[in-house]
Amino acid sequence: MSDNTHYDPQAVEAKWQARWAERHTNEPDLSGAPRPFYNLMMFPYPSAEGLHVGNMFAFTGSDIFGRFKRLLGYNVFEPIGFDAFGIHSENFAIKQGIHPGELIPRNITNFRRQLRQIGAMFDWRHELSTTDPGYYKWTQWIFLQLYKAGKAYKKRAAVNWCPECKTVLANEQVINGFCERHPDTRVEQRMLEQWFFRIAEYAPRLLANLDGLDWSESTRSAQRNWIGRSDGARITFNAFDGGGDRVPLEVFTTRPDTIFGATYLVLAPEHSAVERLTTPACRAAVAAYLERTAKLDLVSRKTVKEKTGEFTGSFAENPATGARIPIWIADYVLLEYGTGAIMAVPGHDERDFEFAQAFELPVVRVLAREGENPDARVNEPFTGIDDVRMVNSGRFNGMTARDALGAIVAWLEQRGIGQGVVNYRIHDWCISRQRYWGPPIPMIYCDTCGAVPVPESDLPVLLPQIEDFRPDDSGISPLARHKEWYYVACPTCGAQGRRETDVSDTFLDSSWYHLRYPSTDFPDRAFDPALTRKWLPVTTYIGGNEHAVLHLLYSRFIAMVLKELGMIDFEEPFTRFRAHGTIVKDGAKMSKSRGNVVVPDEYIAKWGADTFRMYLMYLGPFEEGGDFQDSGISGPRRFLDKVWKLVTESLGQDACGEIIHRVGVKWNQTVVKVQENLEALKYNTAIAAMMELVNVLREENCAERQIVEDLVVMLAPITPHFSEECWERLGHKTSVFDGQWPRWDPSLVVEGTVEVVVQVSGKTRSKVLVGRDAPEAEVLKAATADATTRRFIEGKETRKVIYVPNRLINIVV
RNA sequence: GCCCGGGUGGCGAAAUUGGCAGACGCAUGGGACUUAAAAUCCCAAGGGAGGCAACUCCCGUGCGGGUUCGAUUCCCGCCCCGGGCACCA
Repeated sequence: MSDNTHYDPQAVEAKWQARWAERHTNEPDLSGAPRPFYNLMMFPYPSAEGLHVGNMFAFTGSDIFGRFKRLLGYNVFEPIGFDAFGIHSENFAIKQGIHPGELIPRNITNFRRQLRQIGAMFDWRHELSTTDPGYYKWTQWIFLQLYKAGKAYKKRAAVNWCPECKTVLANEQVINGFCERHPDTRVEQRMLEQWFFRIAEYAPRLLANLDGLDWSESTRSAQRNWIGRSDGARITFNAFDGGGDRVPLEVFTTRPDTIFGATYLVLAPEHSAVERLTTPACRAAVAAYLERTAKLDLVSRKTVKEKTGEFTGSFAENPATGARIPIWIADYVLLEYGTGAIMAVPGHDERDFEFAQAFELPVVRVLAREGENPDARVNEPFTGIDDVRMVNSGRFNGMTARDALGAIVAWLEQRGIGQGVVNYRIHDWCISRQRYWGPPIPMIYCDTCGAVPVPESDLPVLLPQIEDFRPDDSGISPLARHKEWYYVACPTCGAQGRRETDVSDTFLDSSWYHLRYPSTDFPDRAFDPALTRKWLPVTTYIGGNEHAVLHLLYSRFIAMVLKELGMIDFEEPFTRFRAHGTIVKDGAKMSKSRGNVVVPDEYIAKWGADTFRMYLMYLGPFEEGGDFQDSGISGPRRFLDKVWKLVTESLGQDACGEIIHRVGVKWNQTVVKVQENLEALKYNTAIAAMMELVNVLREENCAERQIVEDLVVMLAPITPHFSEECWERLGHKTSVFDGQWPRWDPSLVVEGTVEVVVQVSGKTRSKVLVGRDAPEAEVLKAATADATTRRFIEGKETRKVIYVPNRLINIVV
């Protein structure tokens, strides 16, 4: 590397990685930092395959931003860690027959090695792993805080069950109703006791706050979809059981305006009123239907298919028309949404129409478009609300549907049988996992005291080292088989109690890790109040959109609860979030079966981390991703070779001497453009701008010291080792990152003369060179004097002249 | 079906309060250097037509309309690709 004519990335990178560690270059003083900037990237799950190019792309883009902010004078904290618990690791361990407790540390060691070689500005003093008892102690502590605040509760809930694996499956492991690992085995649903967090309670705030967040639009949109607000009404129908007794049934609808068209009611099969409303004559058929639907797995139940259902034998009264309408059960109505019961309006709802056709139920039209016969048969349900008026709806006839919506809700409210409500799709967060590889949920069950939280002083509840970590057919976590762990004294009365054997969801681990990073030095608290005030919320968070919904939403929820508990003073943990794009290879998705996976190690070994970093950022806009093509990487490498040469030349005697105007302007414009582009995460165009500058320097044969130094600094966020080496060769003793971002000369950012485009009737015909901000008359004179222009305007009358200063003049003839 | 992105040369891509379409790079062709090759350097290049040539003309940003002196950019109606949600009443 001391060879001045040759850039040797391997030597340069090894040297600077060692030196950064020696000099503690990337370890900001967390308590003293005057301008804290928390630069966060999503911590990886340490898979056995190692760091993939998607991780590398994301981390590099985030690291560039952090390094750039550091050069602007911020104290940047850039931590890294490992999201190492979870079903992913556990399934892999089961497949390989290796205990996750052995496998995961091995993977982490490999990840650490890879993370060091990509040259990111990680502060390794604050590394964390969610599997570390010193970390999950506080994950359990957070569970206890939520439990004590009434935000955690237990209830029976349906899970996917594979009779062959004899275990609970995640929704992603169910493929079209069949087990992922046993394609011939139908997945069923089973009811199990599970722990939930009350996130649904926070739906209005989770939704409303989105408008004020500086986040990628795609991410905010995904969260809005997930939270799923719908405005509607709850309406009570009077139903009557077999004995003629009144049974009030509440339905939820977003279209109360269509109530006159409700010709039957439908209950979810699990609805609590089903039993009472089923008449003896219908009992057998209903029971058979219930059994059939109960067997279906959760995914299949929600997949559109032919409508099925059963008549209960009972009827209700439509409160608008007074008509007697039948009550059905059908699995197209979901217990978890709304009230688990609907009023069916087959004339104006596709699903209800389909059901009515299948079971020959009456269809009534209550909406008619302009010129449509109010009594025309409905052949296809009209479901819109605009440009349509009420028909067959009593006193509301003739109103627009929009107006009727409000009027009918008011009418129902007046009669005390309905009210306008907002409904959300988001459900409470089920955090229970009947698995081994996670933090045990810190609860104890006692026959006399009931459910008792583990005292905070007894945390962590250690995950026992057991050999048979595989799930079995009991549907209960493997932890239950370990009696010496399972049986424990009740913290309240001292009698023999039993531990909760479920572990918590991985998303709980990752919902608060950003709070832990600054405080990893404190074994006695989850997050230090002073450090938290200084460093949080996170200044900029960069990650993939695969976590757009769950991880980011859960983190926001946890922050809201902690804020309510007075433990932190913010409720939105990530001030700015940017979703990065995805990398494809030669136009196709990367996958092992295609054999087109880019392995970062191979490219780093061949080209060096800096060239690889630069290429990854150059192949497309960071927020959109791009296409990785092997041939493309030579471009950035050639560019770095040229810069290396410029550095060498700048050290010589005849570097440049006088900076000609063209070079001066390009130099200053480049500083402005690169700064703007880095700020906007447009790394590809920042790199292009620096390439342009280098092209000009080479054309003009100029290697002026000051310009070359600025170039080295501007490149430093992207190619940190390379820039450090150049910086040292330029005679500096300190790190390039302890220096400053270049300043620019505003007078040299704009040129003295500009080229103005000459158009004739909107078509570009020529261009003229005029002084900056020249008046219109002068430009017009120059334009009409131009020979080419003259050919197009001669003999024609000028009707109009449009002049855009410094840009264009358009002569309309 | 609904909600977000996106569609521009051979390829990856630039270009925004509406103003030169294709910056920058890859690949390609030609030339220089070399015994030769690699590397490096120089030149060419959206497509088509005309000209010995400097050059000139026409077409061109997924498709069809519109607004405008001027549209990759704004409006209306579609098509295709990627992602999210989805029997959510």
